[in-house]
Amino acid sequence: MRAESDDTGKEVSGVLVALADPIRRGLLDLLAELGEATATTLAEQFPVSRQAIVKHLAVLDAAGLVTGSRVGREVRYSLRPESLDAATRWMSSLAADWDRRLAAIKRTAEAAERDFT
Amino acid sequence: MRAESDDTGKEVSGVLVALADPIRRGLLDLLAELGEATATTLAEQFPVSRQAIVKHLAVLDAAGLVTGSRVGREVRYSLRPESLDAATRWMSSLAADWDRRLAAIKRTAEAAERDFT
DNA sequence: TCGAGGTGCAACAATCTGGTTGCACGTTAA
DNA sequence: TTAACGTGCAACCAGATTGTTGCACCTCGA
Repeated sequence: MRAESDDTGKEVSGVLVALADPIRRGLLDLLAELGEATATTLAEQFPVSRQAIVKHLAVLDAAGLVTGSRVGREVRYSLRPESLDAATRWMSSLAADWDRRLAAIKRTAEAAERDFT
Repeated sequence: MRAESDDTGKEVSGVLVALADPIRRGLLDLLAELGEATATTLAEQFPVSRQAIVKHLAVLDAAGLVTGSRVGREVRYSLRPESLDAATRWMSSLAADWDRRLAAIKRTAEAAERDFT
């Protein structure tokens, strides 16, 4: 019935879901600039409430893209690139795989045409 | 207020949304194997109805990942790797950017520590 | 000490998403 | 010709997402 066959699938899946939202991509971008920031600070740069940002950060955290550490009364978030690297590698291999198979299909088609003409 | 700054953002966004769903990833996988297939054929390999598959294919089509062409009474779908390549490149550059900035932050932190001790 | 700032939690509303079913329409093949 | 097949469209449903607001709880600094 065809399920998720790749073993890296689960981790990569979370990253893709996380990256599918523009606000979350913006948060990653902003964190790359700032290095570290609190949810409240980050929220000032987006047109949504702090709570909304907190939820987005939770998604990013679950995907392993971000991590938060408590310092006194605040929580500072920062990037954690490993998961993104994994997703990039997965996409690259997927792209390579497509190319490989498409090339094979193309060869078959050309061979068929040669036989025909 | 921070919007999508990158110009490639819009195209890439669609691809990420498309890839965020496991069934859609499965469809891409299957199309890579088969080269070409109809919605009805594809639906047999998944635990959902043909109509659900048609909707997924529409999303993939909108993202530029697949294309369908009518042949008689059926519509044959096949892969179109360009968009995936674009997304891969985008993610790679994003990852590289993170690394660059993280390295800069790390250097700053180390310099501060050196000054302190 | 005590007020202000940052966080966490919960309830709620609205929209999106993924899925279903039923049916009409064109195309193919017996 | 006509029955079967593949497709397209529309209505509809349930649950997930995204956002809000209100409030309680710590922690810091004057």
